[in-house]
Amino acid sequence: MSESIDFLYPTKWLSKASTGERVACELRMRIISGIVESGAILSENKLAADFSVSRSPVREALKTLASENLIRLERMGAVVIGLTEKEIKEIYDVRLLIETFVFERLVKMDVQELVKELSKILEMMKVAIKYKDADEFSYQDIMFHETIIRSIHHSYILMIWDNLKPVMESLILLSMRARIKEKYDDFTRIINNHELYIEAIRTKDRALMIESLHKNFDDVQEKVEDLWMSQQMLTKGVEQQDD
Amino acid sequence: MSESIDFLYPTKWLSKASTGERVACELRMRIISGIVESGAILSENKLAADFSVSRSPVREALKTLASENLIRLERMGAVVIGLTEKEIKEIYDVRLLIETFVFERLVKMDVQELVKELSKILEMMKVAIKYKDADEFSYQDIMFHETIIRSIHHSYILMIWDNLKPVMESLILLSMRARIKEKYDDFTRIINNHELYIEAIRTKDRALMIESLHKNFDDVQEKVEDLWMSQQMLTKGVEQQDD
DNA sequence: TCGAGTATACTTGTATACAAGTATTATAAC
DNA sequence: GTTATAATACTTGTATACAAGTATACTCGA
Repeated sequence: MSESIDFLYPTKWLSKASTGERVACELRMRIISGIVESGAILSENKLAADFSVSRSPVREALKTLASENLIRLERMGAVVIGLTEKEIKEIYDVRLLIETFVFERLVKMDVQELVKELSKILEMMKVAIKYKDADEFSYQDIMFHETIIRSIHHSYILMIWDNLKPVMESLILLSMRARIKEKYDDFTRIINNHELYIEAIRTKDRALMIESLHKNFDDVQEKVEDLWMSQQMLTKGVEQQDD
Repeated sequence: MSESIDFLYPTKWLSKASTGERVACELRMRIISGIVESGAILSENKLAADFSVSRSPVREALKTLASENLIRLERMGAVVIGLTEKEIKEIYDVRLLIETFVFERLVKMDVQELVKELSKILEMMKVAIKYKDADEFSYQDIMFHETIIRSIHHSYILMIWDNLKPVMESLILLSMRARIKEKYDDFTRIINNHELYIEAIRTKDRALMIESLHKNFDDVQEKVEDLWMSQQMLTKGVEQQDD
């Protein structure tokens, strides 16, 4: 009956992951990509059957996804919330909030090591573009921001990031995959923005940092559009599922 | 052997809670109160035996506590992180961050209903003080801030609060219990701060809101000191546990 | 044809069983 | 006494079993 859907999450990122994490990552991708639609009701038994695992890792995954605000655990079944434009805007509200906070801490710190680290990541991003590796690019993009956030050693800001990260990761993955084939110069612009960000950190230039953040977020709207595009693509390529 | 420790978390708040939640709430209180010390290693089997439940709800509880940054899940055993003064400062960093964000949204909204709701909660707090009910007071205090945060309907800000709330709740519970017997006028000051907060929201007075927030956070230092006090009290009242 | 009540099938939450892996301890060899 | 190896006891992760509760659907009655 239901077609076997290809795995969306990069399997090589899951080498050390438990079954529960695998289910969470894959299910997250399916929700964010729109394969699993908002409002759908997920049953533990059904998911366990779909992924050919027991209910234990499925339960674990559902709890994770609930804490990421992607589903809502109810009496009977988990209701998919998914990401509408509203949610994506909200995510970027929070990113703006925490990255601004982080920057305020950074201006009081020695950022030499951080700048070096970020430059390394940036070069890796360039290599990823050169070889049109969207997944690797996404990984480094996430890593870039995580490195900045980690550098201030603030466990509760990091906690927020830890909750946001998986969703961001999926979002960026899907967006980059949709863009890497054609919109080549999008990536050079992203690189430029990140270079600006590094420069802002190095010179501790608040205004520049805000500017680069906003440029970064101006991309968001496009990212979102790309996401809807990729949702269209994906859902068109999949047969209507019977239940 | 190990003494049977009284339950710290109000049992009547757990009427509809699952076993997993009960374990999480109680364990959280024990960690924050200092009964379970930082650095301690928790084993699922041991906890299950202590609470006379199976490993399933214990696993669930540990995952919850890990997402709240109270423990760190490692290969063998969960390491207790707990709350030092550093963590508590960080928690209030985040509260300041999100409550400021919320206020910026509030100034663009109709706050009439909210103000009414907050006034009601404030009256309940007064009653709780009158009858020296520290638990009820704590509940309403938490509810006060949650009501404000919920009012802007921002799911990802709410997500941050949801992660912070249980820790805040435990912290406030312990602090209020330690203070309600003697430091009576502390509570009238808290009430005054909250009245100021409501007034700031009603008049959309940014400066007043910042002032009341800061007054609120000036109390933090005392709260923390009270927490250490109560940790002393509790640990002195408990025999050294053999392992 | 419509409504009430019961039976059935499916839901989650918890307990238990099992497997794979890790640390520790004891033992043996040098 | 020290080191290396092996055995043991404990760890987590996953699967399965069971119990309690809920929604659905069907049957019986009017």
